[in-house]
Amino acid sequence: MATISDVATLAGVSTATVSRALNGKATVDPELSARVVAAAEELGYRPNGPARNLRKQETAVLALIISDVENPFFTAIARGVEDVAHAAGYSLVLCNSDDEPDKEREYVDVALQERVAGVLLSPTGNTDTTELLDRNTTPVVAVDRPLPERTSDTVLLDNRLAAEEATLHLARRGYRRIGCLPGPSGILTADERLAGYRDGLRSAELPGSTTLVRRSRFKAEGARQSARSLLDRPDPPDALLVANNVMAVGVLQTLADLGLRPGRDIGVVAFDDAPWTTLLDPPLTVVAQPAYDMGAVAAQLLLDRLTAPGEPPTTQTLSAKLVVRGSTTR
Amino acid sequence: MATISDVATLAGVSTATVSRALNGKATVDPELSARVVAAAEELGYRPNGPARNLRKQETAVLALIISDVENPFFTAIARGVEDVAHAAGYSLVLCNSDDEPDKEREYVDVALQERVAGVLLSPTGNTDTTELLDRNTTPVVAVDRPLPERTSDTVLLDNRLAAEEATLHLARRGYRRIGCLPGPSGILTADERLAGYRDGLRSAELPGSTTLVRRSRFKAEGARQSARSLLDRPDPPDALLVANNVMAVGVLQTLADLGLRPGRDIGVVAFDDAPWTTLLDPPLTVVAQPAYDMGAVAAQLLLDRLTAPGEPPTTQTLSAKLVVRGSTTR
DNA sequence: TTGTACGCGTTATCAT
DNA sequence: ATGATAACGCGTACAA
Repeated sequence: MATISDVATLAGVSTATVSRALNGKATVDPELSARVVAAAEELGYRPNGPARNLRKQETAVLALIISDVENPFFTAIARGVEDVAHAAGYSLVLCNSDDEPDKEREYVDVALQERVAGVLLSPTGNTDTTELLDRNTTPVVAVDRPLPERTSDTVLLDNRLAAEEATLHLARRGYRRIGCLPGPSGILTADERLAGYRDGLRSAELPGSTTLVRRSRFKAEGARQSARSLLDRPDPPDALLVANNVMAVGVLQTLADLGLRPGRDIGVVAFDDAPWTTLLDPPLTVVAQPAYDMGAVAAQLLLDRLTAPGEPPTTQTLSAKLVVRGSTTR
Repeated sequence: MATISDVATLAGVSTATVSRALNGKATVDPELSARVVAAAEELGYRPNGPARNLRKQETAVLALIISDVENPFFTAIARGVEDVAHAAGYSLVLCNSDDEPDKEREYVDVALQERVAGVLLSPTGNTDTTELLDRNTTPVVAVDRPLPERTSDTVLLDNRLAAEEATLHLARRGYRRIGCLPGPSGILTADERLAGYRDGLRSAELPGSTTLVRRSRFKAEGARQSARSLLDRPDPPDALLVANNVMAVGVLQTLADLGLRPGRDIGVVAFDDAPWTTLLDPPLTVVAQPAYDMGAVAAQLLLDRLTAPGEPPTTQTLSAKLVVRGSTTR
């Protein structure tokens, strides 16, 4: 592949002039500049990124490490991040940690080694990752969940309040035995949603009971098992609060298998307003998270940090919106 | 951030020894090696990627440029690619071209500049991209669609056959006026699906008619408009073949708006077996693409190319599977 | 086995 | 305005 000195030779100038011409630096003689551009074009010259990054000690690349590329919530975040990053001249690379602490650590490691300008992360809770980040000065923004044992710029959702609202909504609709599938313990969004669920039960003066809670991974399969185990009880729940849209798929499949119709037979609220939720009969009541905005805000926070490294970290908490549909109407 | 010479100084050895010890090269005195490792750990040393890549003239990073991160089909491809890449010691970075030729070109440019080991791409059809790739030796694998005007390793699906089968299925189920929403013209998958649809009509001895075809982007909104425009006709179709799952959402919403029940009132087949398609009532008949496998095969093709650069490019064509469900049962 | 020294391709500094 | 050259951090050929 052609290098800068190939271009220089062809254009009959020095490498310094090529660099200046191609980067629009200083004042370069228009004629020379034209020669350089022509030569670069002819050779298909493309600056060597590693060399440039090495020399400049910086890159225009941001890394976003999300826990599930197949979850529309996270891909919507990615869109938000990308739009903002792109507008500011940064490229975004996406990595999928699959909610596995090891993979997360690995990708953070790669990002750090490649000296990306900044990292956006929806942490699994791996303290190794935190430690890794602590030892470096690369700016980090946590999205959706905070970093464990570390302050950083953070974009969160008020999960607790959202879960409480959803639970209260179910109670107001007359459901009395409300179950909850909050997701895995140890992940803050899951724990918060569980706490909010309990708040809601308390406010509604409904009896809380751990027998109505089943924890699992944020996957369809886990949710299927949890739902099945709840509904097979002698005293099954008459409503379910489900922690995300991937789990919702599992739950709804289980309900269908059991011949239970959402709304009439069992109230259902799930987090995330996926496009398909309106297609169901009845359509699904959801807690809509402003995923795109969360991504956009996170990216902006990171960009701000890059230009003003001194400032103290901030946490922005966005609000969800309950979208009431048929699955909570008897 | 600590450099290799910082480590060398702390361990009381030369940088060469540090390099050798950390990379497990040659034979290094165990005691020295231990000192090096300890020093590296103490300093939180992390090799400088750009410097290493510059020196080695290679990276262990693959780039996957897909046209829609919010489409489960492409994210499933990404999973397939990632699993294979990861197992071979490569990291994967994901870029979202949003089916915009300019963005695609830009990301290819970035990937080339960063000297990634290889590129996987679901091309928009941008010939600028092809030209860019042609001028470089970086291995490329096209996924889902071929590169325009260029041979390369390619992983395709037999879209034409799949569309024909789907159309024939509709015909056998008694639908007579079958419409088609194949996606944008100029994108091969769309054109092939349209061709297969016409094949199917011919085989079934049904009259083909361009008035039953509406082209749009691979988006829900485009599909909504297309569906509406078809169904508002005095002689509307009694069945629809829809080119992907994102468009299917738009179509199904439109049917619901019009009070049309899939299966009974109008047959519906869509490409892509998204998780939610079984939740509908009636569940959706789909053309299931082996997306994960397509990604895995593509990654393997790329890895093979990296180890054996000389070989002629190959094209692998996988087959789709028609999954019959209620939306094609009257 | 270990250390010295060079070069990867680029940008920035310093003369000219 | 332009050119020569040093330096970024690393790996490796060569010398010891």
